[in-house]
Amino acid sequence: MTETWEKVYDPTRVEEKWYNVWLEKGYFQAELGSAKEPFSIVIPPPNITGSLHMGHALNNTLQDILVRFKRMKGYNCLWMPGTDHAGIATQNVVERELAKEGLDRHQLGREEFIKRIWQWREKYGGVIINQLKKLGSSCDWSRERFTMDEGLSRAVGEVFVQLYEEGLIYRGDYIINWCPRCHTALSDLEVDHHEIPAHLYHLRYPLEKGGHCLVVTTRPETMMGDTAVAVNPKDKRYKDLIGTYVILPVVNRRIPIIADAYVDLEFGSGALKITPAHDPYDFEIGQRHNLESVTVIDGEGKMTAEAGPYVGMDRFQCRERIVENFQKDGTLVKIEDYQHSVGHCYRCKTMVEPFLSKQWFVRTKPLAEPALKAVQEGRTKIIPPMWERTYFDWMQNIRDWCISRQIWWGHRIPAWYCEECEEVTVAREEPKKCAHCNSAKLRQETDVLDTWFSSALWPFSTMGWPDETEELKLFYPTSVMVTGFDILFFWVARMMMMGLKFMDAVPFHDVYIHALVRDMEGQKMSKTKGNVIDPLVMIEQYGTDAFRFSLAAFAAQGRDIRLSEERIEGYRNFANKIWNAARFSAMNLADYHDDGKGIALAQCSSPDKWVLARLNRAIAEATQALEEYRFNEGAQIIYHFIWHELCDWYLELIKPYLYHDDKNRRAITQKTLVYVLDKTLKLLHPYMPFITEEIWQQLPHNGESIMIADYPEVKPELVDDEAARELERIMGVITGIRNIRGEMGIPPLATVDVILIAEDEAIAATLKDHLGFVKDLARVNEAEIVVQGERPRAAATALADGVEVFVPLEGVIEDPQKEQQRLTKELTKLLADLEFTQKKLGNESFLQKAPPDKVQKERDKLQEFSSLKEKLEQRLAIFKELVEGT
RNA sequence: GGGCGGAUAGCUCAGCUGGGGGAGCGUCGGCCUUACAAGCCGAAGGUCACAGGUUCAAGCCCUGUUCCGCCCA
Repeated sequence: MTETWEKVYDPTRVEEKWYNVWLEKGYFQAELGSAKEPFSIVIPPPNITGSLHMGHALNNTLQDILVRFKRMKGYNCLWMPGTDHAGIATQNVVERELAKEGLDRHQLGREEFIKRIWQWREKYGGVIINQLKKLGSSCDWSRERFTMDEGLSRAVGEVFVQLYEEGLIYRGDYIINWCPRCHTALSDLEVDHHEIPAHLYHLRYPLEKGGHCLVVTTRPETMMGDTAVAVNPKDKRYKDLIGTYVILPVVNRRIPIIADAYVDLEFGSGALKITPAHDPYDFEIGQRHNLESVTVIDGEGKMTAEAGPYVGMDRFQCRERIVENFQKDGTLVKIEDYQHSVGHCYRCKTMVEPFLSKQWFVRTKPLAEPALKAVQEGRTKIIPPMWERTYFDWMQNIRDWCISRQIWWGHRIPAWYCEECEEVTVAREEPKKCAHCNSAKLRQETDVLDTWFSSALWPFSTMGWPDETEELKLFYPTSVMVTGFDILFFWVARMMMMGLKFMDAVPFHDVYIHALVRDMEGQKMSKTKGNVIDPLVMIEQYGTDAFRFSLAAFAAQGRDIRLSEERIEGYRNFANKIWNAARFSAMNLADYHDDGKGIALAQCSSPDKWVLARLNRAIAEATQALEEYRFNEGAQIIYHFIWHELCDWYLELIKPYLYHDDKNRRAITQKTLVYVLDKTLKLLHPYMPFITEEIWQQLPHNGESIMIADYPEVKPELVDDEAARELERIMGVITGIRNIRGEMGIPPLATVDVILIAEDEAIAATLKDHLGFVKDLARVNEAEIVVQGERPRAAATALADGVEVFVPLEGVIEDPQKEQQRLTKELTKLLADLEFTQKKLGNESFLQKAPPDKVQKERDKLQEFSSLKEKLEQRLAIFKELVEGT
């Protein structure tokens, strides 16, 4: 205790210090040979291009709270950290860098470009990891993984080959979502749909046999790729046209009019132009009717030669031009305003182009079934359960997963094409010759895998799979996955599928889905909106502990979080409050020495007994809250205990014992104080790791760090509820006097005299025993305690449990009217209560049907209220006289 | 179109299995009382969105309506 206690807690001073100590001591590391029960979490790997945002902060704070809690509870904890290579995002970042040098990746070539990305990763990829450390995350950094590491890449290859061999991966020509800017295919999940204002164009297609047919479209620029016009078979208007042909304008192609039930009779003209190469539904219709596919837009979003005169034009420019031209030649009949949902690339926001191309897919149905069953059977529990339904819906309607990406950064697909027989060879290692014709002329697939393909293996690939490692044996399945609902499908669902497929066990027992952090207007935070609150700024301004505590306090299940800086400031104040409570304690513990014996409750003072009872309740409730992932409740319970019980009452009550009572009393008080602080700090440690360690180290303690100390447990032998209730009676008296003082405007420094009339001898005795507290905390000079005595006339009144409190007016209160008002207010409240209870007890059905204990409770209340009412009315009568007398 | 969530104090939100609605911030009044003014003491403030229903009893359960948000198609 040589350190000085500043008046105001300074977080920056201690945070780095303790984090380094923890690291050096190896406290974060999981043990392999341990007999302790394992607890494991794999981190949702942040993307290497990322920097810490509120989502990460919340996600990792919650994980750290759980891990620290479990570690203190005696579990062998593994919190596996790492990062994700984020194919498209990372490639985009490095390409932008190249662009600044006037280069593009094609000039560098694939190998050089990938080298550049690795260099970039060396330099910047660790940024977010360091930010996680600033948050206090107790990950086992010695095991940090990266999705492109050799080990993880081996897992990716293994999974790919196995799935391919089982026919669960296939390659084929399908229409996929294409981002013309990122120049790659995207999975369905990687497309964000936004409603945008657009137009419906009514086009007149000439019929071969003469006349016209009206088709309606939002995308006239694709018309050169039309290979049919479809109508609903039930549509009487077009009955006769089915089987005839139209002559497509611009390119003068002869295309059939076909019947397909997909066509909506009500929509537009009821005739739909079919462009199989540029619309997913049209593609399906095309397959059903064996239609040709004509690609008119290329991978750059530019018109192909098939577009005739529009070749080379950008797709949007083409739309304008074609509309202009059609307006002139009369092909365009009408333009209507129309609102519809259009897909955009989730990485770069470019409008996605449905694009027909050869891609690799995972056949998901056989994988989804076990994943669905695992949750239905409760082998994996989703918390809060409302997300289960979303999970079920998605799993039941799952579509095949496009896993190939036309970029360079990522796991290159382990497939080789034979230059001679054109067949595909899929292998774990680069094959020397074609598996089909033995030719040595092989070239590897240039596409890479979707980043989420490797993320899906994260729970076991990080633990060394496909090797049978000690880690897997010990820590798989993991205990819980903590993540936001936005990646429930992207990631959680796929981990479930892959985990069950390759480990034959669910990847995690629990999935805790937390909220999204929004700004105060409820908007999702985004850089473009400029409404981001930077977690690092918050940490700098308010300290990591206050920030973490805020996130936990906000993390109510099933709700979004609207972060307010005022709240963070409030919890900064809370940290300071704790600091000062500790400071006060330290000032009074200079001569403390631990006698090694536990607390003997019989020797304890009533404040000691009271605080021990409250502490144990807090321990029970806070523990339960964390067990059930109710972080906000845990935070709330601890906050309330520390501020409003420990600080507001206990520390105030024990001051006399610490300042000027006998040595023995002082020693017992010190022991209780040390005990309570120790348990309280431990209870708080998972939420506020730094300040708790700092204080704990400066106060008397056993052990080398709070983070590896035992988590508090309820000690029934330290709970005396009877004693606690007695003290609460005294608190009621103190509050009553304070209330009179406050309402009567008695200056805080002025003392008052009081008369306390106890209901019986026992209460009178309690009052006598605790009179010192009343005098100190309510600023009382003289106190008279009587049993059932004469009530003074000119005095303000407060009613506590079994005690009537009187504060004589003379010299203190000038205006009896004030007291009359105060009593009237009290009486009004009481009368409402009384009426409510009377009504309830007057209800025959209530008496008959309600459980007896509830009825009894009401009867007790009626008694209490009636007696209070009587007392208040008597007082009021006196004041009426006094007021009228003046 | 299908699904999910929300509507509670001026603001932001708690409220677990139905038994007289809480917190933080803000507001008002009084205090630099030797741990803390990032503090202390006291107070005010709510037809729990609306309309029905179940129940002895509904913020909580059921039905419908309105508004807001999200996901999927």
